[in-house]
Amino acid sequence: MSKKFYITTPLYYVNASPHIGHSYTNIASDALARFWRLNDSDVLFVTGTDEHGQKIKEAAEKEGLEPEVFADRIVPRFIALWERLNISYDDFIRTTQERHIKVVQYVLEILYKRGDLYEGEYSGWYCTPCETFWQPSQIIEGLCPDCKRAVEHLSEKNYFFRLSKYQDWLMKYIESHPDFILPEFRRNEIMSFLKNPINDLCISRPKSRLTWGIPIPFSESHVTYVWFDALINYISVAGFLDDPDKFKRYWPCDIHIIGKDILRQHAVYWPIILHAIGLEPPKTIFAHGWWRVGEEKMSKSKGNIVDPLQIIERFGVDAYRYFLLREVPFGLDGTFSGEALVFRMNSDLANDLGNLLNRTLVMVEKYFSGTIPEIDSFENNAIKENIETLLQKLQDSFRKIDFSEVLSSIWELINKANKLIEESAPWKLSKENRVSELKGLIYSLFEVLRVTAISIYPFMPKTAEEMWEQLGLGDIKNAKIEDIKWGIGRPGTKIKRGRPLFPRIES
RNA sequence: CGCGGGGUGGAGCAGUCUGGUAGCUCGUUGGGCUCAUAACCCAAAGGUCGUCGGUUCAAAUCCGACCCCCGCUACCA
Repeated sequence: MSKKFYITTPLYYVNASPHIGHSYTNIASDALARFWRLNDSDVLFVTGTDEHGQKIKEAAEKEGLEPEVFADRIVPRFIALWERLNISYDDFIRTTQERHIKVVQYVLEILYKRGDLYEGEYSGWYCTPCETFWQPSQIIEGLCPDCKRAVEHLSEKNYFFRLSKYQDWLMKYIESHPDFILPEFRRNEIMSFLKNPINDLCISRPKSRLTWGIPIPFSESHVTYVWFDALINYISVAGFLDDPDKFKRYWPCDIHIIGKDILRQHAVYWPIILHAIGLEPPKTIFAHGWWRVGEEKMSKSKGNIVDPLQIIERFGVDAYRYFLLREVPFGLDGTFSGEALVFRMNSDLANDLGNLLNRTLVMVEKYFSGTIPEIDSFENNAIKENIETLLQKLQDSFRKIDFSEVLSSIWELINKANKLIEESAPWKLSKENRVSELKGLIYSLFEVLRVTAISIYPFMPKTAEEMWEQLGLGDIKNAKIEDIKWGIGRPGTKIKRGRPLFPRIES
């Protein structure tokens, strides 16, 4: 079989329902996964949930539930959203699954035996009611910044992972692997963080404070710190212990797609853990930006959380997927608003793309009774050239993980086609009975729409399918990336015009 | 305080490394067309490129100072 491509999303913490940010990460990952499948790669695309730790315990207690039961209630909401959004994941991992727990414990034992874990004292300012440690700088006059009660200086025995031992190795690794952390400015941030000595990572929590976690195999009285637990999912789901052949095939991971808020865990802790147990780091960690709502950061206290389900209900799945990946260069922050979405939907999807399909199919019916004509001369060379260079452009942009650039290239072609209709004036050609020119135009438009359907498939799978059907091409599953090329479309194809792809939304 | 990114027509951005007519998308205004989801196409108006100073025949682009915005700064997923 062909080349493999292993892609992951973060494991989402199940202390609350999914929001626009979660959906963004998974939609982006899905577009990449679909693109590489189209390229005939053997793709492993994984998402899942992170279910241990303090916050989950608290959230469960609020509802009067055991953490397990609480997680079992939240997880289906994530799964339902992924189904709704057409996220084509191959596996879904939960950190409470046996296949994961045993890997975490195995890794802990290796590190312990190697001497990379040691017992130490963790001390700091602790607020008992909030069950939280605070930094000295966060404390306001000896009071907890959260509940305003007195904090106490606490010292407890914990296990630490010798991060510091591997700091030099990591810096050299990052320096010699320019694509390891993307975008580049995030890489610089991590490098500047690493210029100072880093502390060892506390990877345990005493059971006296927290029992909802993976037990540490060599200590009766500790569970594993959630981040240490969660990161390891990326190898457990790839079969690290269960299926060595599978693991050998897919590791190292090709790309971890994450939000900028969890960059350090992925770009510092994770590669060091892997290196310490003798595994290669992932090839790329890509940290994307955040969506603001209006001028504000999305937050529960402001009550401006955007629920993806509501948006989809109103505008459709594909318009939502398109908007998120088109509106903002991947990596930067963006602003979400219903108005901006409607705007993009009307102009790009309804006016440019949907209308191009519709007007073309109407012409095929009107001038050639629904059958794509034979072409007898290649007069529309401009379009032909555009189609010939498209595939290369798409591949280059996808390799850079630049979704908005991919979409720009596709829309360049769509706009060219709309222009071509205007210049050729088919209504005139028809009246003057210039059949040869008319055939050339219609065939060219057919080719544009055919390659467009394949190209937008990673972003808008349902729309691509529907276009494909309306073009009379059957099942888009049979399409290949190499079909993004002039001349593959067969004259004689019977088109099946259907409803417009995207209705205009009038405000 | 430190390190990093940024301030370009109404909005959002490119251009700055490799000085030399300031470009793109949207919006606005005018026109064209009728195959189409009042969609599509063409044209025009609109910017002293954060401020001050310097280098140069020439600076958005190089140098210096300053103002403003944003990000990072360790056990919270």
